[in-house]
Amino acid sequence: MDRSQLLKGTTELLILGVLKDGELYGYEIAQRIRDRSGAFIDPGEGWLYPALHRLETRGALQASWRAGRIGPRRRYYKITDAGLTAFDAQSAEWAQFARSVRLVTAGGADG
Amino acid sequence: MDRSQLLKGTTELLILGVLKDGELYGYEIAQRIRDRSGAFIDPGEGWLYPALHRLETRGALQASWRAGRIGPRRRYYKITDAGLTAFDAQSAEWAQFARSVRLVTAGGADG
DNA sequence: CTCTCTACCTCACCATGTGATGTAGAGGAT
DNA sequence: ATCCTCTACATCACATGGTGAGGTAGAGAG
Repeated sequence: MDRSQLLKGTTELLILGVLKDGELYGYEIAQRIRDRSGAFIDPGEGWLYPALHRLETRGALQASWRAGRIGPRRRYYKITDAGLTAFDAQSAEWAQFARSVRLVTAGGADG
Repeated sequence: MDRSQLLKGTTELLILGVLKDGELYGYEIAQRIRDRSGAFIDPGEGWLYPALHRLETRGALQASWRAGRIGPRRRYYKITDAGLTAFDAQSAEWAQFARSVRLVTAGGADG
């Protein structure tokens, strides 16, 4: 199994998960995910930015450009009410899926 | 999130998970997964058979044709030592990934 | 004026799950 | 006999979305 494939379907959950605790910009979101996961999940920019755009388009996130003191401008993302709702739904879905995997792989009688 | 995407990368783990408890044929594997997951995971034939072939090719499974009392012949799959090793590895990987998702989405200080 | 760091963005490619469709054997109904 | 249905295995076109590489741009250092 490519670990890579595991990410599919969880990237938006991860993003919403860090943004529900406060406004962050893209780069920072990546760092936060990496830190919280103990570096096990290392967000690639190839999926991070597209995912942020998807979420913004759907109204789960609200974004605004702001200048940092150094370096280029940053795009800050803030979770919306719709985003929080989406987070809850995806979180529940994930929990049930994870439970299912555990049940299937735990084996036989007392699974 | 399409729930569908969550399956990516876990299908082989699921298959190995049910086969480590005994020899089964394809259709039966699907039923077993569906049953154990409380019908939350409903294996599609479109991924089940290809995945079985992949696992067989890699030596994780050993297969043999056998006639059923009714209906068409069945292909029984048995997990090999390599398969058990793969199961352990994928299981551990999954556990760590699931833990990571939990850590990232659980939020702030006390993760 | 070039190098490097931060920060954002996009694209070709690839793995793989989805849904539809096909092949067959066996038993039951007409 | 013919058709239908259930079991059982298999394959294919298509869609999703992550991977890795490459590109743009601002700001400070040499």
